[in-house]
Amino acid sequence: MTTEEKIFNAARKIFQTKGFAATRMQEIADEAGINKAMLHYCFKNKEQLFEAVFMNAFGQLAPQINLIFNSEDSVFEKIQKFTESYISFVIENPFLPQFIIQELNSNPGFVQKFMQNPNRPNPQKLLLQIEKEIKLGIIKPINPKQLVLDILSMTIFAFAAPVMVRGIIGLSEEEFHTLMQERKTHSANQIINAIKK
Amino acid sequence: MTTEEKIFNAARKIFQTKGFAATRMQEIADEAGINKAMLHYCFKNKEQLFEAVFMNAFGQLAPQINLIFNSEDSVFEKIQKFTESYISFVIENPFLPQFIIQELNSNPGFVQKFMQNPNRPNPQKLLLQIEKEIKLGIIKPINPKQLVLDILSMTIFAFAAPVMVRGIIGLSEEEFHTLMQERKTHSANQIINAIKK
DNA sequence: GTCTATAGCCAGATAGAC
DNA sequence: GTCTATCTGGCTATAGAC
Repeated sequence: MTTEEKIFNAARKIFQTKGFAATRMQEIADEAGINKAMLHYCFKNKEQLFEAVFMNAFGQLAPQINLIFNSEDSVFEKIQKFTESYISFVIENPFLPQFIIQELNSNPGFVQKFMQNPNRPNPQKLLLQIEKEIKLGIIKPINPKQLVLDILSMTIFAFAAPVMVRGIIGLSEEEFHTLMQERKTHSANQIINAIKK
Repeated sequence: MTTEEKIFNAARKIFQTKGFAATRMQEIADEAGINKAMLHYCFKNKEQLFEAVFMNAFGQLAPQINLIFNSEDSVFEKIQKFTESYISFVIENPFLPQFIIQELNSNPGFVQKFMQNPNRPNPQKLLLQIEKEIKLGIIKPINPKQLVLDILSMTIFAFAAPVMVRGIIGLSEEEFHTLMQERKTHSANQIINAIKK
């Protein structure tokens, strides 16, 4: 592993758990097992190091979302595949959603980069497809944007607010993990049951 | 308005938008129109000022949740009342959910205070009621905890990640607001449709 | 490329006049 | 109770030896 990779991995770990403002460059250096000066040698400053981490995190999540949103599957199949693959992925990378959400919320400047990215999650095709399947009588008449928001909410929320969810429902770490495994199919079933005629 | 109130209101505004780590005491003092030294006179330090703000935010949300969770209504009625009243409230206080979620995520120490609080959102009675209504054949057989998580997800997610939601679906501030108004009834309808026999 | 040492700044907190 | 002035520590960033 190159020094740059060591730094990047350490930075990802610290940034993703503490956020930009609360992260100290010293802590990243310690985690990487190198000196603080090397951080500035490899990445010009804290902002640029953070941006590398953020864009990497974003780049991991976005492509697989679009792959599903833009496939030739039916809406029901897309819902099943999305919940399954998204939840599987974030179980392995549990800090990604809250990291991206928190930094998007608190860093308005990132929104533009988010929107300009050609790989950004884009539900345009899915929205049209929902309208079509409503006209065909496959799906109950609802606002397509609400449905897309339903899908995102049901899959992402538990990973965006894990501490709150565990606190309210009263779950150990293990119980939470089990609930998330079950959620891969549960959330798809719920959404499909709600909209199928 | 007393000086303490001026400070508290200013602190709430800054903390809720920037989070604990990114907030500067100077900025709170400026917002309050007083001197930085007064902050330390009224509230011993940054942590205590923050905790006052956090607990107040928490105390605004929790009681109304429990009021609904513990009423004598049916599960369907509770779902309708919860989405209606929660979304109405956070439309007026849009920074509360992301503030509470972010600080709970990044401040593990708060979890204990969160759990010890007698007013914390507690779905225990609702969970039992769901089991009962499943046995009575009113609700389809599902994991009650998944249903509670569905309710929380469908109502809270959009306010926990507003920037991401607006970015992905492509909504202006006004369109987002309209979607949230509609969501008061939409989300309840979706959940009830999914579980009613 | 990697380190030590330090510059330079900024934030939280306090002392003390009024 | 409210202010000005200042201390102290910690943080980002850089200079410079090896």
